[in-house]
Amino acid sequence: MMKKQISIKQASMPDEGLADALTATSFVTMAVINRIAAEHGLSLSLIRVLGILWDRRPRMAELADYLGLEKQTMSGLITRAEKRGLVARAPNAEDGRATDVFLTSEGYELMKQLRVQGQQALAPLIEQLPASDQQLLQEILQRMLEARKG
Amino acid sequence: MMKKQISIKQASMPDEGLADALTATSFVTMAVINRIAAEHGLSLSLIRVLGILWDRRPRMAELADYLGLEKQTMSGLITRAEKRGLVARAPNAEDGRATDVFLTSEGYELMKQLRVQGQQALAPLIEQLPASDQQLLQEILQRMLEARKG
DNA sequence: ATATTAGGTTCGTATTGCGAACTTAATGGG
DNA sequence: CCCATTAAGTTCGCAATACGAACCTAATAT
Repeated sequence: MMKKQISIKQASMPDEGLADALTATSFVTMAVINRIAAEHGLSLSLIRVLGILWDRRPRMAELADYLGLEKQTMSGLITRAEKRGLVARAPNAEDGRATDVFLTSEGYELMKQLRVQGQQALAPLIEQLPASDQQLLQEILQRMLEARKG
Repeated sequence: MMKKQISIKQASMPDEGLADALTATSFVTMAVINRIAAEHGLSLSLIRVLGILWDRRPRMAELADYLGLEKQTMSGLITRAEKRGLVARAPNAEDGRATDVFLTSEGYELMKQLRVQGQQALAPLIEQLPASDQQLLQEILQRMLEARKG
């Protein structure tokens, strides 16, 4: 009950509200992505996997780590995605134990399509903002994501 | 192949890059949330449900719609969460068919705890940005989320 | 009064997710 | 070099998640 976040927000740590805002934004974005994924018979997890693979060729363990999942879970996801022709496995060149995962051309085509649908579906949300804010938001998010890697 | 997004970004629609940035940010945020949820034996879906219930008292169908899930799926999620004492159902006052869902006090306590953990886990990401950008990012996201309701 | 629609649940089945146990390859002493 | 340990993946068994289909009840329309 009571006034919830507002009273808290103004008081203490400066990034409290930002963490909340990021989480809330992610929930909204997830709902949009989930709906689009469902139209193609894909789960949110599988979408996340394919999203990672868009510009990377990780090994199984890295992939699991990116998603915060266990490696057995990844085995299952990749096995099913492989059966559907969306991804493929290949032995890693340096480590005989490791397995690399990557998108097939079919997987790429699907992702291109999903990306377009995602942009259309997110447009209403984005267009709530004036163009200058859109620009600014994009720059800040990209900066944040880029800095994370280092 | 090729240069991917960069060449595309400068050319066509202005919100293309922003939709990508929002999606990428959500993926990162989801991985963080997922890890914290897993520590408490909660799925990402259930976390999303509880997150919605933090400041709302929706009926089943609304809840399903917020998450982009089917209503049967919501029945299962809520039934299990109810058994764990995190949420409760109550008949809707206006519509005899509808069922309202809300957090129990135990559910509230859990969410408070998760919120703190979420802030800590997201801090490294957030602190990549200078304080001025943090402030700006928070304002823009809040504006975007707020405008969405209208 | 009856037909239709809307809100939820139940059932069956496929997917997702994890702990436990296993196989194979890399690594580290001795 | 040999053996122990660790690391990468897989398989198995089980619980949770997700959805289509079918159902029940309450609201709405005709």
